[in-house]
Amino acid sequence: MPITVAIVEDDAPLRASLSGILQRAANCRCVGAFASAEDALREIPGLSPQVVLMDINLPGMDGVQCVRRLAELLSRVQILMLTVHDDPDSIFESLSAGASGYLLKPVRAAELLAAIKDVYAGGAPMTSNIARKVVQSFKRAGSEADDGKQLSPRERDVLDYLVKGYSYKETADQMGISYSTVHTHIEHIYQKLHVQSRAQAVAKYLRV
Amino acid sequence: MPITVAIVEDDAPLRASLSGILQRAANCRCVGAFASAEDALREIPGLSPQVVLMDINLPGMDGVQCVRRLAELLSRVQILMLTVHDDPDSIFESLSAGASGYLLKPVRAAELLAAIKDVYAGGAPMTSNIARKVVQSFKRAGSEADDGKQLSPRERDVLDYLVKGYSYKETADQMGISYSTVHTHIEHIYQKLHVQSRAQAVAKYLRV
DNA sequence: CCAACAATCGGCAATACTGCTGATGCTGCA
DNA sequence: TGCAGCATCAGCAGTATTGCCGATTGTTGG
Repeated sequence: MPITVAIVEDDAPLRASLSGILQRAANCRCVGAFASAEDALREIPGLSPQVVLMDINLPGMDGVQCVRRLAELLSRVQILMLTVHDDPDSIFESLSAGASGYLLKPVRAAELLAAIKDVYAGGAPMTSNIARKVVQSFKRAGSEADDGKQLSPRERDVLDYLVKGYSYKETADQMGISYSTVHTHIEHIYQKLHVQSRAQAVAKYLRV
Repeated sequence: MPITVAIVEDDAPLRASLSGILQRAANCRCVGAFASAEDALREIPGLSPQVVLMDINLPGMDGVQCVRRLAELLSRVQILMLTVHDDPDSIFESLSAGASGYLLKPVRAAELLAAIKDVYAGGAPMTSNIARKVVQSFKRAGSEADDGKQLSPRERDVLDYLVKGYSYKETADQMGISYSTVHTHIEHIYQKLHVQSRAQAVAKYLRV
């Protein structure tokens, strides 16, 4: 059974081209192609395609908002962004809105069809460069900046265990040091972070 | 010029096997293989490889912390996780710590070599399933706390105070209820979140 | 060499927390 | 009406934490 696909793309030649690619493919069927987010939101719920190809630059409502709405209306739909924007913000917002894949135009026919199959199968197709940007956004999210810097390496290790919910004893076992040493490190951590309990330290470390 | 690679993997047969794969490849050179994070941290800075293959399950310090240290010491190193853990927490922590790729064991030789080339070239190699989990973590970041949903409104209030670092007594005073009631609420929170301490509860609440 | 710091270890007392046993009153729902 | 869940309260025993007093061993920089 072919995968049903809908297209949201305002550029008419490109829309036709994408539609053509899908129609020439054996395992895909294009069930609709729309030039605006408004048209897409009105028609797509009735078509309930399995995959939607979405542009970001659209007249009126943009593609990211359209993704957000579609994801609410159709919980099972897989959305594949197809756009020229490769900035981290566009990528981040699209994925947060509910898209599962992200391709850059221009895209080769074979690549597009492979990505449709992949996203339908539960993957998250994207190019190497996009994937790296996604991964880098994690580093920003996980970095602790100033507060962590003033701690010694060993103190940061101990704090890592506290954050994971380990007790003094468990931390001592994991690190191969004595309970007393863990105790001392934690005292110093509290002094440096100006806190009085594990919960406060964890909260401070995981960003307020 | 071949890509220089170091391996951190406690299982000796696997370590040898990985090393063998690298040695048979024309464009890679294995410059070191270590059985523990501690060994790796001591030796790798002197070797300054371009890529590190890192296991998560290690005796003593785990692979995630090792990644964090290595990323601090060698800013240009590309780290590729090679592990059996495909849970979102392991993936998230690894990428936050500074890894750029994530492969699951067992891995085919060709796949490993392609991933090394990819990560060195600035990509973020990972399997389809891993990529989807990464993308899904964005969706969670955008929406709010599924884990919090199962808590009653009053329990969420209490948890909010715990997250701010308040003690039982302080929370009771702030909420205008007794210490005992706070105690009871917290017991229920622990049961629902499957944790055994404030630190774990705070970590779970903040990280989801 | 000295000072400062990191990392290691120990004891003790005062709290704080956790897990367990209760209990009451209220709501909403079948 | 009865049951389930929420919110409130209390006591007790055991464990964990925190704060403060020590200490030794290295390393690093001036």
